[in-house]
Amino acid sequence: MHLTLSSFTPNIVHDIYVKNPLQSTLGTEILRVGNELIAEIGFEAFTFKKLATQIGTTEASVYRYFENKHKLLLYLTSYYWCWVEYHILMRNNNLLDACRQLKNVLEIIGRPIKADDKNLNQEILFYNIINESSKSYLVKSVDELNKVGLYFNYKKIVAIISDIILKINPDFKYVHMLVSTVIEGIHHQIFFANHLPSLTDTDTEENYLPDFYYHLILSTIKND
Amino acid sequence: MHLTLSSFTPNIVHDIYVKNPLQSTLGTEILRVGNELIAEIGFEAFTFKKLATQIGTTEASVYRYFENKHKLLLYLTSYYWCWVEYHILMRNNNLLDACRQLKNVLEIIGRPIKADDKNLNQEILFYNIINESSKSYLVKSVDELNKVGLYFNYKKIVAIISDIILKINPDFKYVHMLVSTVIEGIHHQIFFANHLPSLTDTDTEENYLPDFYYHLILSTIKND
DNA sequence: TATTATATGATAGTAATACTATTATATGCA
DNA sequence: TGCATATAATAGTATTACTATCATATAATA
Repeated sequence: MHLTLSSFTPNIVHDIYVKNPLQSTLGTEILRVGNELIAEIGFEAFTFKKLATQIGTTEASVYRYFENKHKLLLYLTSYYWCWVEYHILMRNNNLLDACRQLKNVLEIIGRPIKADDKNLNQEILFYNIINESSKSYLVKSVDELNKVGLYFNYKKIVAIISDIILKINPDFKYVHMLVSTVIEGIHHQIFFANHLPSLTDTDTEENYLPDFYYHLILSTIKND
Repeated sequence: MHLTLSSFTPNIVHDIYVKNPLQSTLGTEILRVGNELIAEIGFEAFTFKKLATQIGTTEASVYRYFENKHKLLLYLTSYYWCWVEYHILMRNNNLLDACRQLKNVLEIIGRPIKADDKNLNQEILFYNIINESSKSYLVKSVDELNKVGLYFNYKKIVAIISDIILKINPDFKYVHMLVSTVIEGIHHQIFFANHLPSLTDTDTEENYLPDFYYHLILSTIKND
């Protein structure tokens, strides 16, 4: 299902950027080419110098949008979680069955966002989420960044999914733990399937990942 | 329970290091101080220059042991997984009950290795595993490194735990997926509890993490 | 229309990083 | 005694991760 997206604007906290990249041509180029270049050479080898050269601008200009490459990564991951949230709301709107809602969520998280986004290539963004997004919080500055709300979009997704699960079993005590385990799990399994296959069980079925985690969640929250 | 450790020697594949750090005083200093310094300033800010200065040696000498800091991180994580393997074998030796074996494993993974290791401070090593170990595989070179066996020790742990679970239910199809989800899950939850508490459910019970994942595994593999 | 604010470009510079190379010295073993 | 090996001392290079300054172009505003 494709959506018309004129309505989508990501809700990203200001402290992530110096200057809003979505309000200028150069800004959107930084996002678009940044996304591609990180995917191509990896976050460690990625530099603002290389990015500037590819865009045809200068390093100094890139620094006017983002303090450093880590903040750009944070922006990209936040942008991704905004899309996830948007899709969850779209697909679960008017749905009463919480189990169906949960299934939808797992499918959304398990593959690239299906949308014609004018700013970012969503296939590439998903690739970066799998490969690089953990690095957005596995840093010494995590507490400082968290204090000013830079992980807001991720935390919101965990809250939304937790609420769905609590509709299935309101008494389950460890929802947040379960949800963050599953989100990280899905993304990690995709990485393992591609690179360290003995850590997973690749399967020909299209939907095996969402199905596996759906089963895992339902079994875990069941009272017995 | 403390063990006498004269018997422990890590089984780490040669390609991780240039020169075996356990065969010289400088080598063990690199491991010991490297472990501490990574924990102190974080892997991104950590450099061989700083490490050399703290040890009182030169950058060039550190490079004789490890090609780069990423290989040192890989060494430290492999060292950790060797200890985990050793402890699993010790504690599960002569145990027939697979459920009891599984519980032991989850407890071992959920806290620092309890051992007087003469080379590395295990509390600090565990801290680094939580905060940095994902970075040992989330790199562009993962396939290349995997080809020469640099993830051997991690993969072996997943295989060992998978075998235990298969003793409980030999028909379960997704053991490796479940096991790597749980291992990553436990370590991530510790990180979240410390830094992003809304992504987890901290609890006063001492053993809530291993208990939660024990329940999760048992529920998931149950036939119904 | 003139004024001014804002965005970008062009250029330069600096301290630190991630190495490599060379030469000298010390220690251990045959 | 000679030889191999390990480390120290020193130097050097390209790249990274920024910061600063000044010029120019464009847009908004008075």
